[in-house]
Amino acid sequence: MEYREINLFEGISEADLARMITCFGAKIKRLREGEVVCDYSDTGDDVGVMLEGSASMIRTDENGEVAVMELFSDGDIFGEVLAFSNAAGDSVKVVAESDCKVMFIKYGQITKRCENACEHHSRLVSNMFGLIARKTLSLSQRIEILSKKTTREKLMYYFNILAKKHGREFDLPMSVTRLAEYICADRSAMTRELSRMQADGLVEINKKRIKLKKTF
Amino acid sequence: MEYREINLFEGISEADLARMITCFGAKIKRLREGEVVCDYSDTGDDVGVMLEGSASMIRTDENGEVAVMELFSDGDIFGEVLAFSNAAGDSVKVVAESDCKVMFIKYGQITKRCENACEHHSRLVSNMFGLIARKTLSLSQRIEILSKKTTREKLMYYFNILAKKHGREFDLPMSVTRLAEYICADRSAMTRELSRMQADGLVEINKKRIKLKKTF
DNA sequence: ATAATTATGTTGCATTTGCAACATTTTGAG
DNA sequence: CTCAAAATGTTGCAAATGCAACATAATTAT
Repeated sequence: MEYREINLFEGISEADLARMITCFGAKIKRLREGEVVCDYSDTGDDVGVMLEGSASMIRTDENGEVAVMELFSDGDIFGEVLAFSNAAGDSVKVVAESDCKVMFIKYGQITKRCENACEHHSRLVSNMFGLIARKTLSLSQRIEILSKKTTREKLMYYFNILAKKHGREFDLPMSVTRLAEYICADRSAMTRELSRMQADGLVEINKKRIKLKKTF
Repeated sequence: MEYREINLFEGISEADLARMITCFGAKIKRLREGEVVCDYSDTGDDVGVMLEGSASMIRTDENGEVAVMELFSDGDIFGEVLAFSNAAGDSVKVVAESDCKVMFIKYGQITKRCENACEHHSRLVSNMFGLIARKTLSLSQRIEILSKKTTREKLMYYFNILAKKHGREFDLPMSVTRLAEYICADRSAMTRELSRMQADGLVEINKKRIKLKKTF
């Protein structure tokens, strides 16, 4: 079962779109690479949807340590309501990785009823449900990976998810450095483990090309 | 900002409820403690909502190892679409922890338009959006915790989330054993770390009562 | 083209952690 | 109440991992 290809505006005509956007109180912003899409120290309860381009959610703690928390591309949905509880009070921002287009909707507008009983309203909410369901799935997936005890298990589990999608041989969808961040492992320790896995005949690695020798 | 108290049926009268449930193709099941709520080897794309009671999602791998993946109680939403990709092909089931009442809705019914243009339909979707947003938040939160490198950091981050909600002194909302599962640490190693943290004057622990001596 | 920046790969070492094997306490069922 | 089962606490030890300090390759900017 595949739930990709979810389009936020599916089933909504171009003509209705403008009207709907007003009714929803939605705002569309265009941002250049490097610009701050939103800053969680001052945003209210806006929900953002990436329409074009990509962005990353970045935390900076009191020591100036920087960490990439999440990456967003087409169709990804984000917002304070969906994010986390910033228990440490760190600075958290979403920064454009490339030029991009983002739609912002007030969270309250989604859950509250449209006074105009606008039919597109409900359509958009349905579509947004699809987007957030996809996000939930990818978050659950990452938790599954992080819940493995060893780096090897984390990698194998992740590789198996990719293999399920693309077959036994596939390309990593991110850089090695990002992969280490994704599985929350030290980059050098992860590289070491990758070498061992290759030595043990579990995988064959060639740059970003991964060939799984054993699936479970 | 607090988004608790989300009720799936908020804004829907008792009278409309029955009609709506038909229109939605929703099914309400009652289960006794220990019964299987659903089995991911045969469920389709149903989305479940816990109306009463609690349940846990349990994975059993080929070695018979059992792991609790998620816990659900009132208002929690779950389903294969929202769950993970079972890359290892393990057996995954949701089991009732207590007698409970669960509503199942076909995923397709949520994202597809209601032919009857039933107004409650959109209301329910909005409400479900609230439920899934809450789930997303708690998943993000757990990822934040799991992304910390040491057990101490994981615990401190989690304690700070709790402190933000309940103040510097609070009770753990789960048993120590469950806490270890939640942060994906070995129980005995976690207990050892808790002792050290107490020795280092970071916290005071008394059964489930935690008193944070230092917040960050 | 060249320099600068970023990504990648390797290794020693100290720390953290999982694991196993216990003792002890608490809880729950009958 | 009594007993069994589950939860909790402790410790030694081996394995896994983070960290630092590198070298080298690849990419990007000027």
